[in-house]
Amino acid sequence: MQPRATLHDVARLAGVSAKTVSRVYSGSSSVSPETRERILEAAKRLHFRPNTLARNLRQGGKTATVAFVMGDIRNPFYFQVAAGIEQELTKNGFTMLLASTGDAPESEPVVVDALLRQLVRALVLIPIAGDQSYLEGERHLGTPIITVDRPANDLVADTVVLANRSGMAEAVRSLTALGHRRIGFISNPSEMYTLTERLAGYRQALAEAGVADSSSWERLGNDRAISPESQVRSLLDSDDPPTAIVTGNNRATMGALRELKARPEEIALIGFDDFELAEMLGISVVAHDPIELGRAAGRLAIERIEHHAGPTRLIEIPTRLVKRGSGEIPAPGPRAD
Amino acid sequence: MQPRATLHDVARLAGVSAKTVSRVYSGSSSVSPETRERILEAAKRLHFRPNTLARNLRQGGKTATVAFVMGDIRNPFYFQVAAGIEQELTKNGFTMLLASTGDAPESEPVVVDALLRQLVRALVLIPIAGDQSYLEGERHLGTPIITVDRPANDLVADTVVLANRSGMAEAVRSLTALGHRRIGFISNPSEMYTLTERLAGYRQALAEAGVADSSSWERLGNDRAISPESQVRSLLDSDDPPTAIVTGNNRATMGALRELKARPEEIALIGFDDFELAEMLGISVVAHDPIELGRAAGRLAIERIEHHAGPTRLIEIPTRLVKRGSGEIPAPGPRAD
DNA sequence: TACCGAATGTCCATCGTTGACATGCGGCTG
DNA sequence: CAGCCGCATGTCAACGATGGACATTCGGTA
Repeated sequence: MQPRATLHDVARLAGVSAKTVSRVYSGSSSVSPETRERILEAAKRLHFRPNTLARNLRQGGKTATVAFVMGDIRNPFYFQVAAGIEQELTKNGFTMLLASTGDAPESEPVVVDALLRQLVRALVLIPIAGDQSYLEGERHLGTPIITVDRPANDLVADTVVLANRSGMAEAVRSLTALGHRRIGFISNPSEMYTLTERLAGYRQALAEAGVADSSSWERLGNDRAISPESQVRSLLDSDDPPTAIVTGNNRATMGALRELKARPEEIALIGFDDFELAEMLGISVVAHDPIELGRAAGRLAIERIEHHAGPTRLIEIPTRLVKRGSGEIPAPGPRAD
Repeated sequence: MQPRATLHDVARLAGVSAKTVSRVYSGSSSVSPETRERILEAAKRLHFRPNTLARNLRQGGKTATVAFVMGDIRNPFYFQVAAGIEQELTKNGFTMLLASTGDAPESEPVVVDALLRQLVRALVLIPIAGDQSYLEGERHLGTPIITVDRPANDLVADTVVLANRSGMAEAVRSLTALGHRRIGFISNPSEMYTLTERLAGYRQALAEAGVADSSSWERLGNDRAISPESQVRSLLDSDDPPTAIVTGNNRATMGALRELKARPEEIALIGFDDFELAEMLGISVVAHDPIELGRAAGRLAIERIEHHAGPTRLIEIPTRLVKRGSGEIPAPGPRAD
């Protein structure tokens, strides 16, 4: 197994000095076309590839990699986000270092530290630990830090999130416009921030329609042992059952679907998060584009790498209410104004 | 903006030589407890983080990263694979560099080259270019190369694939056991290798049941302009319509579902690839575990990094026929033996 | 003729870390 | 007490590429 070819090997074979080879690869000053040709020829023969480690080291740790740290790696949402980030990075000549915390808050600093040792040029993070203040030092060293899907805690950082609140409010408003007042909110145990935002949007829209207290229709799924199905069941079997339901996320929608399918009632349903068969099944949803969320984060990272300046930014990715039928069932009976 | 602290800064503050600090971090030889304590104290105060670039350079390019190159980044299948790879890598102290070719064959060598310059310790690749012989040189330098989902062309490399052929054969056999003989095969334009394998499994199982020529029931989707829906339509509207259909991949299943839903005929259906709502909809499928596919690739990469030796390996990840109803509809009328 | 710019070379330093080797010192053995 | 051992630590060069400062050669031009 022969060792990897270096600049010097190429120089020797091409009969030039190492400096000239370096000039060809870094494009710093001019090299005559014939020499360049000869060098590239030699490089090809030796399978030469410039050593990025050495170059980056020499240039003071200016790598072309950006780290993305996400939670549970099996969550398709995060991967969509990753896809968006990767698209933007690649387009700009950066590559992505990917790591996951496995949804264990205590592993976040460890994983992040390992990546920062590689001198990534920016850090994109889906915060999972309760506190990101450990990144304060790195931020002072000039590494852009961008959180996605939710803001960081105890750290000043750019943030890209979905329009959770307004998206949910829009959905609920479309239901109140059809006469619904008793609207259930079902959620899975899920991320605090997005849940509270969506819940706030729900309450706000209900308040606008004159419903001040919705607590008896809220099923927030704080207990992991309770399935969304059973929450829908308890809601519909209660004394004052809702005529419509909104769900706080994908899995809650799936649960609600399963339960509603097994029941005679005609309940309006709008889910948060789109899914592949929603169209075929006629399910109305608050759709959003996770890839775009990632793209926005990627663009922001690159912008920050190129011009550090500027105040912290919060970007909201808009959602879209997609009406497919399930959310357009009017409230039964006389309008309960 | 102060510069990053180095070993020397820590050494100066702790009143020792840089080498001693290095020893603390690399754990190579012993340092007295008091000295170690003093050094860690100084390091913490300076927010010191060892520079991986320098370390790896010094150690002859032995990084702890593995590259994964995939095709279309929006394909959820690939991300599941990526998740599996990442799991195994992280467990073993490696991190993953992720890049996509955007399904453009000509960009594969470019993307791969960029990653190899970073001196990755292994390359996991979903081949998309027609020819991977350009990796021959790198292979000789000792970099393990592992292809996933399909074998490389013109390159000796370890490979991890699904049991496409036997999985499809099992599905078709379950249909022939129910009396079906006229079984349609629908595919989307998709990757050559997996398609031909699945098709071979289909033909083989039909042959076992005495059907020698199935070509009139095959719709291979070579033309991107033709939707799976219309293929199902043309199949069912033909002179000799099938009584059952198998699909070659997820998107073909979706198309078939849409079309079958709109028709009166009761056609048995088994899809290749599982999907979220398949259970609710009662769709039988040939299921497989993309995460496991990734894990196997990750494990193989690590094994190769640790002990290079050994002949090339081909690993097949088993599939599982999941019966949910749609594939258990018996053939109508008298058995058409 | 003298000067100019382009193309290339020489030489050395540098990025941050570590391997090879050296040093100093206290303790144990014969 | 000489001689040796091993621990804790230090010195120096090297990993591969590049930047700076400068020298050299050569053909062209004022």
